[in-house]
Amino acid sequence: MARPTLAEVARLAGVSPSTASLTFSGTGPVSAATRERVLAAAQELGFTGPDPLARSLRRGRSGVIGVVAHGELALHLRDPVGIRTIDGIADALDAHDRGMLLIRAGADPVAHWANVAPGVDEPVAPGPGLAAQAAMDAAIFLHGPDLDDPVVRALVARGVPVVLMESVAPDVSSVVVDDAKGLAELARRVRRAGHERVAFVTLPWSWPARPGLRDDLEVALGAPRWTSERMAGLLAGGIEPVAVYETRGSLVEEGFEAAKALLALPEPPTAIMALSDLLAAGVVLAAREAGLRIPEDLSVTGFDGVDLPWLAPDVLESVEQPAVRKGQLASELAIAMSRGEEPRQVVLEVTPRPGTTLGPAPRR
Amino acid sequence: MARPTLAEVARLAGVSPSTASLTFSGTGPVSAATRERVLAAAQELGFTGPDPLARSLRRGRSGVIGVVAHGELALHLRDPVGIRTIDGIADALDAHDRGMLLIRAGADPVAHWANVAPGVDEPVAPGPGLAAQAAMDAAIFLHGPDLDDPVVRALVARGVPVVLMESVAPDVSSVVVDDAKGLAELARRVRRAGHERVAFVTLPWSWPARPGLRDDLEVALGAPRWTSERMAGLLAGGIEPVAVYETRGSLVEEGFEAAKALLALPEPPTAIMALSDLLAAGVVLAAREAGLRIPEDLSVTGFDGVDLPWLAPDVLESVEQPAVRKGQLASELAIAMSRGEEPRQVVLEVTPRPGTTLGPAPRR
DNA sequence: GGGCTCCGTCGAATCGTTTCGACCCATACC
DNA sequence: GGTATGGGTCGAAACGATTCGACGGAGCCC
Repeated sequence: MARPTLAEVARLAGVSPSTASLTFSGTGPVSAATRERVLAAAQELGFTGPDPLARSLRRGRSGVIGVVAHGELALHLRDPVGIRTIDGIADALDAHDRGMLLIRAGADPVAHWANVAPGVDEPVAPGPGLAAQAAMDAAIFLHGPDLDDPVVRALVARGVPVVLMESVAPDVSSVVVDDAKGLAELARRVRRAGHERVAFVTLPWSWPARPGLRDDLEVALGAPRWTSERMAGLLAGGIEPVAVYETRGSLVEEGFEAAKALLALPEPPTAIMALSDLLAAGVVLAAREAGLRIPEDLSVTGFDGVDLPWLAPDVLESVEQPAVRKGQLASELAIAMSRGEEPRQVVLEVTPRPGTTLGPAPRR
Repeated sequence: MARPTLAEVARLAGVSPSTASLTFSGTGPVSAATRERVLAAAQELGFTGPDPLARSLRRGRSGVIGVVAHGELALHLRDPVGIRTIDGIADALDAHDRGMLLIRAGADPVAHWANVAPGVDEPVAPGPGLAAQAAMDAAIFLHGPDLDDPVVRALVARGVPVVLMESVAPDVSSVVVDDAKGLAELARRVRRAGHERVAFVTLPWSWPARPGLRDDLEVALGAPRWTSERMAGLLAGGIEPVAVYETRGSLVEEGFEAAKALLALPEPPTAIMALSDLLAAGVVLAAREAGLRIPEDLSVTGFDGVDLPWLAPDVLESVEQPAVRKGQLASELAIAMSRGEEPRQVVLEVTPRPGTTLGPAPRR
């Protein structure tokens, strides 16, 4: 048997559909007696509330906010920072009774960036797919695409308000973290500790990533924001790296490999600054394996400020990224825009997270 | 200016709304010339496709599958097995062009279980909240609630088909993993290696969890499925534990603490079997810290089969849980039910995952 | 040339609510 | 007693599409 409708309930209760509707939506005045009768009728018919689909159509909004993850959803979910961001998004959406529609878009942001880079002229251009189909009142992009991104474009064309993270553009809201500032500060701390031979372990800056020692720093500075910004911050902090290692991504194993390569240099660095905590953790593990004491023989810094209990007894010297706050803010911006408010840009600050892995430079 | 509607497009193209609709939905025959004209009109008006809300209402389905996480979403996302399950769900949903609506339900499954346990008679009963409001064609529950769960009940009442994981009930689909069988097999391997003093490190079995050594095993066997099943498996494998440590949850730190306690016993075990890989990893770290060689001095086993690169050079002797497959299956069951198919129950098998942490029992 | 088939197009009904203005009646006030 | 006031209820018009049966016309076969 079919689900009963509001109209049937109204009929059984002997009221008009309008009144029945008012009873359920809570808007408008309904006498207690009437409400009673309507609810009783609903109970009898097994009516559990107005059909969300019909309500959405009439109201013109679905109560759902899209959250778009480029590339592998897995990547975002495995990244501790990504998880905390999603937590934050979920928190704020919950608080406003909004649903969270998780969407995987085909394009990998790095791949996309590679496409617009000189020398590559055949964009992959995966179809916007679900993103263009599903009903949503606004969309949050988890990581850094710009207005050129096909999915972003599709949504904008549909008139769906968009919130970008780590990327700014006209007519959309965005929330970015001032990575550069935080890393500049961290770099200054490292310099103050007397380190002169400092190496970087970076996130990928080319596509496909070419893991290994690199010496074309200027390319990195043209890389996607999340790499170039952080690199620029380090340089702004006054550090001239003696070596730079590009990794495939923010993974412990990658940090491990990077450190092995860096420590095998003829003149190994006394400090290694990694662009993420996971990478830094890999560096620490590699250093331990090489029998180095931290921070007496080697200092290591990270970025993100995530909890890595399994790295005990070491705690990474790092920079705390306000990931949860970032997610909450994104949600709030999205909801605001879905109500017709104007787009806004918000910049968040990072804070130092002192650890045990930074010490004075060893005397050679 | 308002978004154009299909009707306006039709008018501009000089066709009826029905024809315009056919053009976009791809159903039914439309001549090439007509299609052309409609698309041109759409282009001109900036019409990007039929309104999803209206389409959903008419069609009677939203194209969205709800994925319900009890308790902290964070918990599921931080658990490597949970992530892989979600990956699997997303894979299959994508393949069928279904959206994934992530929902946090208030009730913690452990809390809920505690509520129905004897001695507690005041259920927390958090409102079904969003779960009862949002439009979805079916719902997947990530972890083990039964039909008594208020959220499950709300959805069933609404007529939304439900898929349960690690829990079976009439009239709903479910996919469960035969944990017990896998652990029994693992236990047999441990016995064959000659271990006679074996300790267990378990997931929580009470609420609130009382971390520490416990000796009331019979209570654990009445615990929620994901604890009791696994425990029962171990016992079925023929192991009589010399000690049992209950933890607060599947976390590295908890395994670490557990191992410290177990290794401090007057007669420490020669093998520790943990009910999850993360717990087992904590055990390994603690053993290392205590200067024990693995597996020469202590054997350790886990459960789940997740990748823990940072545990290198050790690889846990474990049992591989088909987490991704489980997720895919759940999606497929959900989609099938949303099409009106009957509920089904599926049982998945685990497979052994050999590692480096199980060796012959040391001769005392 | 007539009848039959099939393709392409159209009208009209429908999906289940919400919302807006109108309306009625009782109470309050002068 | 008559007129404002206002709470409670109702009718009817959207919201924007899909779908089903009907219909006209062109091609085909005998």
